[in-house]
Amino acid sequence: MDVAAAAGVSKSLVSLALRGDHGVSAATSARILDAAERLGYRSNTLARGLVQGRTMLLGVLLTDLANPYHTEVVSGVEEAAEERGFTVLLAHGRRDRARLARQLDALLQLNVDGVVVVSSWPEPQVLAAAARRVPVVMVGRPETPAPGVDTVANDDRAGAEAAVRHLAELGHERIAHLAGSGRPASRAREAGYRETMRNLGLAAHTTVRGVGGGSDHGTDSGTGGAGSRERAAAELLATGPTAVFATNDLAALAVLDRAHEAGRPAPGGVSVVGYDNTSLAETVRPRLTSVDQPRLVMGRLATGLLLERLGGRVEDRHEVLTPDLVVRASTAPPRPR
Amino acid sequence: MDVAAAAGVSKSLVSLALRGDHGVSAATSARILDAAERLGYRSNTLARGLVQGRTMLLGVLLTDLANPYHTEVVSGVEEAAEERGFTVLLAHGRRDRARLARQLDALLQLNVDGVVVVSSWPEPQVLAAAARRVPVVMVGRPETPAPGVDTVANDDRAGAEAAVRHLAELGHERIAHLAGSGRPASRAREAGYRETMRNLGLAAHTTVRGVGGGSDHGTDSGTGGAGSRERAAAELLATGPTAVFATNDLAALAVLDRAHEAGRPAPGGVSVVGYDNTSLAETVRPRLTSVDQPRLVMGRLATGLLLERLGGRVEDRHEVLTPDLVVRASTAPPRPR
DNA sequence: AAACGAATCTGGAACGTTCCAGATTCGGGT
DNA sequence: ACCCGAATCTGGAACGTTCCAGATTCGTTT
Repeated sequence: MDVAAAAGVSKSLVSLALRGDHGVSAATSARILDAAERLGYRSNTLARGLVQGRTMLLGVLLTDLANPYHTEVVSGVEEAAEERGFTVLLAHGRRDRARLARQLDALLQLNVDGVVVVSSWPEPQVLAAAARRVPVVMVGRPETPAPGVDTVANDDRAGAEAAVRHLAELGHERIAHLAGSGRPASRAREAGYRETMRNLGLAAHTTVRGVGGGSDHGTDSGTGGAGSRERAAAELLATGPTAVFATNDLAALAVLDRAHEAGRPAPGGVSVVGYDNTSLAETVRPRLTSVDQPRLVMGRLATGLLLERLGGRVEDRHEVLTPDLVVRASTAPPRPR
Repeated sequence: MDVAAAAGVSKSLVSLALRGDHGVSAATSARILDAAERLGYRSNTLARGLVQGRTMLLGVLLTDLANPYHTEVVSGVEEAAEERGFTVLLAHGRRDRARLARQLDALLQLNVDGVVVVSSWPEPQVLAAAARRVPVVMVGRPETPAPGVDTVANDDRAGAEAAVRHLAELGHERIAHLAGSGRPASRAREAGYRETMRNLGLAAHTTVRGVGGGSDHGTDSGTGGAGSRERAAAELLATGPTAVFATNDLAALAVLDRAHEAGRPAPGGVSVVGYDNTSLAETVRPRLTSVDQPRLVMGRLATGLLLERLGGRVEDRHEVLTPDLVVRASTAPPRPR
């Protein structure tokens, strides 16, 4: 360590001084800090991690950088982590299981102190293996993926219920649902829709159309892509509903479009509610009423769970948060006949 | 190393075997790999980095995770990096200079072999300091920020020219420009607009309105936020243009909105061109004609420059790529009077 | 003046890997 | 039987830090 030489002290003392240990005299400390500054010295996380056994690094594994849903969760993770002195590193897996596993591996090899997985993609066994080495928290998956893995999720059934009740309170009865692929989240939303319709005595009006064949292991949410979504939206509108609850904002956008083309634009022609409250909801016209997951809070909570694990907790925890409905311009009372 | 014990060999041989060195007999190699597998062993990047002096890690510093412009560049960086066996780590600075500097520091302390900065935010002196330790490439900034830092940018003037020429070829003459804040990119686009108008003999029709006061160090692109953008768009439309070239897609969206409200919706009432070809361009109605930066290529190029530096290049390089115009539904010939 | 204790500093071990120089084994040519 | 070289394997040094046990200094108490 050349800083030690420059300041004329031992490397041990440099280490102490830079960490602000109070057992170093003020004069010496100043001399050391000055030398470090002059030499542009930065401590080496690698070496420190090696000897200390922990790195104060938190890894975040993402499937999809471009997904604004994910990025806000990341912000929550970051805020909470930084408050506790951790540094957050992101690894980007893309929509590719093998890559995802590789990136997770890379994080583990860096000896991160914990991993937050913002994605429902990784395979359970990969997660379980990771969880054997460091705490792992998964955000956004409604069921528990693997033993040893904590989860934070939003309550999809409650979100669906809020959407349907909002429409019912506006006076709608013929409320249809545009379902998603068979992934867990969309399944739960559909179940919530059906249940609420039943509870409101509207079971007779229950109408569902979905994109994709419902294959659980489809390549993407909305297998078949935009075309399939548009077709399903058109079909659904053909059944003559006065309101549609869509499984996500993209699906809601498809409904908005088809409704516009069919000459009954929202909200007068048909009311539309989306899910996830992505930036889309703000940019689309009319602005979209959408169910909002408390993403920032979910991220913070994930970090909290991670730190609890580091603190010694051993039993698994699964947190479920209730989403809020954000009412915008795409919903209104039904047009009187 | 317990794998060594389990396989009954020295730690050195384990190291060789795991790296696939051919000087290890097939039988022993199999025994070692088997033991490693059984024990769930992963090599420690920290220790390796310490002794080798390089980590095969590439750091990417981002200002804004939620910005789809940035994320596609990141994909390009990743693709190219992985082809060469590097692992990419992302650090997220947010729109905060201090945080950005801290995150950059964190990357450097991890001994990454190079850094790609996808942002025009970091202060030159911070970049210069980083560049003294490892290669640094900056993506998306039109001018060179600091000596020792390579850059990759799109040619904003050429992009503006393509947009204006497209409108002129459709038959427009009264082509106005909705300018951005005074950041370098928007200044270059405005300059390109003015120049092309002159070259086409349309100088007399040059009309510019901008958001924000033009303060270069504004807090954000579009200081004053959406409100200011809307107001500027309304003012611009009041001057009676038949076409508008907007400095980015968000600004274009504002024009689209105001035009709709003013009873002359695009493309019949007024033609609109945006810049950046964000996902907005695809979701908005009518779909937006927009100038597209070759983001994937820019990312790949950035990685290439980084590796060239690692290979020993010493002189700075500044690559400028020409953007493409993507024509969609928001532009059409002017309505005959 | 001796003894003590607090304050300040130091030297080497340790972390998990790679690298290097060399040790051991083995088959084959003389 | 002997030697040689190739193939295979080993032990310790090194990387840059922290940690620990102890060394040194110095003011204070007895």
